[in-house]
Amino acid sequence: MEKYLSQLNDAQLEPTIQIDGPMIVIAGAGSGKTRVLTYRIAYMMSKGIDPFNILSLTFTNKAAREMKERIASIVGASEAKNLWMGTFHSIFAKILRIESDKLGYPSNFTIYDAQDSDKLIGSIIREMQLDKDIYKAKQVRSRISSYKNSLITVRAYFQNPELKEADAMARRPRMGDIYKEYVDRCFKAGAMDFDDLLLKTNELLTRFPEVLAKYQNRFKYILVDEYQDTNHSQYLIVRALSDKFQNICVVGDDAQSIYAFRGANINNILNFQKDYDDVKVFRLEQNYRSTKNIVNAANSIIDKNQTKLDKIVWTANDEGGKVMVHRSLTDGDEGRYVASTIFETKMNQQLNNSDFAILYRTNAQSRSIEDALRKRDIPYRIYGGLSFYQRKEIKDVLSYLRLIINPADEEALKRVINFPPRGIGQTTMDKLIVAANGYKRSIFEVIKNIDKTDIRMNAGTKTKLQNFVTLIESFQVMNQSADVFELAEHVTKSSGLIREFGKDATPEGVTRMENIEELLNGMKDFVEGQKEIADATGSLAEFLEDVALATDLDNEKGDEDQVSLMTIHLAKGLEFPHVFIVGLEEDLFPSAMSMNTRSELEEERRLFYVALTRAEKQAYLTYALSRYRWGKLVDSDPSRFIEEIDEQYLEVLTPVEERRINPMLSADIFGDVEPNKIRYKPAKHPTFKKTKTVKKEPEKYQAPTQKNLKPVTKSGGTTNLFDNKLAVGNVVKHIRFGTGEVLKIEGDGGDVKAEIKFQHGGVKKLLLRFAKLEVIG
DNA sequence: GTCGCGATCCTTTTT
DNA sequence: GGATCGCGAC
Repeated sequence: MEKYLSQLNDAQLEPTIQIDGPMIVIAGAGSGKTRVLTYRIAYMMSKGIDPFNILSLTFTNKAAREMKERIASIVGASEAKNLWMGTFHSIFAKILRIESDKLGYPSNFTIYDAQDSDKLIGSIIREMQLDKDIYKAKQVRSRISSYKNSLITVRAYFQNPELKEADAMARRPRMGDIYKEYVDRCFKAGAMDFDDLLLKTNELLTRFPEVLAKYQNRFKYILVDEYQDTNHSQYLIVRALSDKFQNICVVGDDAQSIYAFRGANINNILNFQKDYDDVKVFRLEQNYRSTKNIVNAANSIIDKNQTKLDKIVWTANDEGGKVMVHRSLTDGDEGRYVASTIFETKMNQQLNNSDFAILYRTNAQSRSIEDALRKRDIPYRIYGGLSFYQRKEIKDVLSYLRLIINPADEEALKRVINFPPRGIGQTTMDKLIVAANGYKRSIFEVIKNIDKTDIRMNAGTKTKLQNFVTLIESFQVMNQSADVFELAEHVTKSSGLIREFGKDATPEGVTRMENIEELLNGMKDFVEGQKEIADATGSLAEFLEDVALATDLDNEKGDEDQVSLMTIHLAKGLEFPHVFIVGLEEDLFPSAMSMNTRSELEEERRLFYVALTRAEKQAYLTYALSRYRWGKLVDSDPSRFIEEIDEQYLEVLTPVEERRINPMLSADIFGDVEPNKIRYKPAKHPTFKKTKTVKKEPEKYQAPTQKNLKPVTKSGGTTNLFDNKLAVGNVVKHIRFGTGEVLKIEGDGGDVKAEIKFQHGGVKKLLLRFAKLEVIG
């Protein structure tokens, strides 16, 4: 242990060996906070503290896993395995399963993901015959979510006239009724949503003092990472559990609080010292990650925020290169700049793809970057967006498995009862839902007892329904003896899923099949892996729980050498030598939706701070003068955040030749921009005035006429023909439809369409603005 | 009951 | 450019 402690600087050592009592570690970006946390736990164990008595809460499974591995390497795997370490959601899901009977839940309760919740809310809104344009499922869900995170139960809601009034003012007077119905239906389905995992834990600890005492005694020492991102519900759980022994250590950085939108309360960290007596405060201020330029630039940004704790982050690292600022004409150009810079830097400095990350504010921005990387053959991986477990085909398989464990799971049932098609349509489902609500039973039970009900439907439909129930029950029998992998393999076959997806020979269909295969492989790994974990059973229930709480970040596949693309939110806690922050434009970053209040804007600024501090050696900030949004070209101004950085840490790059004479001629028509054709010079002064001189105007695009058309002979990379010319008679290749011949060109302005006869797939009309076609003859 | 097409909205960020 | 939903045809 001594050898590890000697690796720490004084500021890190103090909190590491402070074991008892309440304490807070305010840890600047890159200051080695994970090291402090891991060594502290290892140190506690070396002092004889039983790992069973240590609870360590993180925000991602990945962080928990990595910390556990590092601790295991110090104290040994067999000891480390007894630590309670995980996300709030996963730890308390486990506890809730143990204590579920007290709350009237089955221990096999399902965890509804956001999609399940949306669907349920959507169907409730339909059943209540409310206007779905006023009651939008996603908005209703986020409203319900914020009630739950603030511990406002249905009863509390109805007792609070202010809440009711606020919803009535927002033209949603039935909100409370929807909330009530949603909660009832979840309960009836034996399901908890993400927020329930925290809300029900609070209920458990409040209503059952003996349960609270049990866990207080078990978790004598509690650590919370990323404390700045805890919401009220999490805050109360931590307070309750730590109340008896008060051995609570929270770690965080108020400057990196970026989850207010999902209920995180920055006051939890700002007020921690008021919540406990004799709080010891530690500060980690030396940054080991980034260059001086990056650290100073980041400091100059966060300085603009009013709400923050005192802290001065500094570094002894090299000066490093200045933060590069690059302006492009369009998002396409931005992508090409990023791709060619990565390409050149990689060559010049002999770097790997994995040394680069591209961060953006919204997932939608990834496309233009992807296009550019693909053209340069730079391998990349996108994190987030639609995660593996949220894909349709995967959710279909999982829904069958969920039904095995919990046949009351209404959302799973609705999803697969007619997929593959079994002739059970919406009319039948509507009848079943009404009956299920009336009898206060699950749909599954209603079907089982269909002859005892007053449902009127023809005998054929009844048989179809009963066949489905029999199918699921046969799976349940198999689940008694088979392992997760064997079961899933059987389920995919005899449910008809494999046959259904196998019918689809398009590339998408093939990918679907591959994904199912990957899922099955993952299950095989799970079955193997579970044998090594202490209290794991390897059961289907356990697999489904892992999956429900997994994120894309957890799905680490091998160590392929790829550039990372992700949102800034997802990048928190990560670091990369070279980081591109793209789309630094007003209304995008800061987001148009987060500029209404000072606190919203400050959160955006913290988000920018997080982004910048991911970089170790070099940071690049890019923005475009206009960008495609919702399929339309929109002008944008540079983000205020660029201006806010102290100029001395910036180097403003401006292309020598901006091709401003005819912007339409930029980019694609010449194919790729050759990296050696672009030279940059620093601008004399950064000028972030609203540049309106250069505008791209698609309206001026002249539709090709017979007269100005020449057959295009260029072949090679896929081209967006809106920037190109296309003639009747050309042979083109489409990524999905294959080879085809152009029959007709019609329309004008931005709406030029081509009618193309494809060898397979018939005649299609494609909007050239979007269609990616390669001209091959 | 099923399938395919067009209109419409869309975008913050996620455990 | 994409997802979702409603409508009409079979």
